[in-house]
Amino acid sequence: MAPLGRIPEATVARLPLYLRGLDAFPVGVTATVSSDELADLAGVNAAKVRKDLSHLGTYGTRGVGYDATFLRFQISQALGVANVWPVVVCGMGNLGRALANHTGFTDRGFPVVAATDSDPDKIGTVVDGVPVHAPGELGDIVRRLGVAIGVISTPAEAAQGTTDALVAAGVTSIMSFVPTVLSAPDEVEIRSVDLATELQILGFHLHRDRIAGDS
Amino acid sequence: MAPLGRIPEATVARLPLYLRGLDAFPVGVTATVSSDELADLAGVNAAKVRKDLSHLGTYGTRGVGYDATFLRFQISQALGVANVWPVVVCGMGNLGRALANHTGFTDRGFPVVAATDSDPDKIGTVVDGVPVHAPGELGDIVRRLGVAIGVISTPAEAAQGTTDALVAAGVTSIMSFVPTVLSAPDEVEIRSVDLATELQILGFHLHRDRIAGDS
DNA sequence: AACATCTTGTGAACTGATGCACAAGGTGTC
DNA sequence: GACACCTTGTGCATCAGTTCACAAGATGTT
Repeated sequence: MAPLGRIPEATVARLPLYLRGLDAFPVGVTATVSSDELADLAGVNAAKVRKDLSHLGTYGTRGVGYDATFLRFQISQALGVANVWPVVVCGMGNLGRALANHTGFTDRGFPVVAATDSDPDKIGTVVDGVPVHAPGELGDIVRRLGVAIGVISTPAEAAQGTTDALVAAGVTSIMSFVPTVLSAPDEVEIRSVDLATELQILGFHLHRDRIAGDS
Repeated sequence: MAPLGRIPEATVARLPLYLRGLDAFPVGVTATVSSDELADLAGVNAAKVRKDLSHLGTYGTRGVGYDATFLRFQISQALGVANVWPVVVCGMGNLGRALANHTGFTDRGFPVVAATDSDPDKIGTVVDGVPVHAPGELGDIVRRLGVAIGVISTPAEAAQGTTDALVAAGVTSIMSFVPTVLSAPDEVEIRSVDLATELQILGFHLHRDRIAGDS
């Protein structure tokens, strides 16, 4: 009974997990999936699944569950998965190269169409099918290839400049792996993944548990 | 006036950002930093900074700010940054190799001391200073090298088995890059980073903005 | 010493997310 | 058709986290 309306951020963040979970069901075969099963597949609890799906206006069938195929369609629709968003990877160090080559990106509608790097030895080469350009060409690349998302895996010093170049070229979605705060206009969405920070959070719990164990 | 007590999870997740921001202040020099400045450096707002720091029992000086050096010490203390937690990287594909070589890990007290891979050509080699072993040796490696954290960057099929092996060897902290739900006992903390999911969240907003723009 | 100015620390309101618990609605069996 | 049994959808209580707003304490100036 909630045909449309704002979908809460927390729900948006979980929709990809449900979609991932639905991969367990073969396409074409009609199958039903309960909120309980889907919860297991996505690693959350059943109440959350039901509330999340209710935001899509999705209807399962009481007493039965959700039709797997239709549910997949509904979630895909909401996430806009039908679209293909070309990605440019800025900075082809170890991490950049791994990202450019990451099959999970292309598979999910995020083809890496180009990369940039400041190393003259890399410029002009093609790494795993991805052409590497000079950073100065970034604006040109974005416009020519219709890039929608920029991934920043440069050294920290180059990150803000790269961000500025992406923004100037009209990119409004950025995923950064650089441990720095990037400034950009409000309409630009930046998701930041700091790997060392993640480990430090794990370290905090290890630390605390050890202290607790000592006493 | 809150000497100790439980630190909220949201605060824990931000402490590394503050620590990172404090790198802007040279060690040894006495300098003060206000909640406002630190907020800018960490990319959050000032109210949050103050409330977060109050959980540490940290005292700044009213009218002045926080002593940068002492603050760094306090946060390091709380996070247990003085400890060194050895890491094993499981799965030396593109991503695994990038992670094993990531300088940000070693710098922050998380040295990658070993890796595993099922490829016979890789087993026995040393990649960027990290020795690669067979998956079967995982338990042995963990015990011998005192590994505290396992990073999983294997193919999805191998992830659960790797998790089980890590858990069996006594590892209680895992960082996974695999797009699958991993099951493990409650006392094991798993942080999951799914790169494709992150992009899908960016894609959702792009999609929505485009729809909004069309109308 | 009085005053202006700064910045912290925190009570309190608010916002968003979570989880419970159960009525509503559907299926299958006898 | 009555009954037993499922599973959804959702109102409501709860909880965690954020933000506001201001008193309290510190410094510096006249």
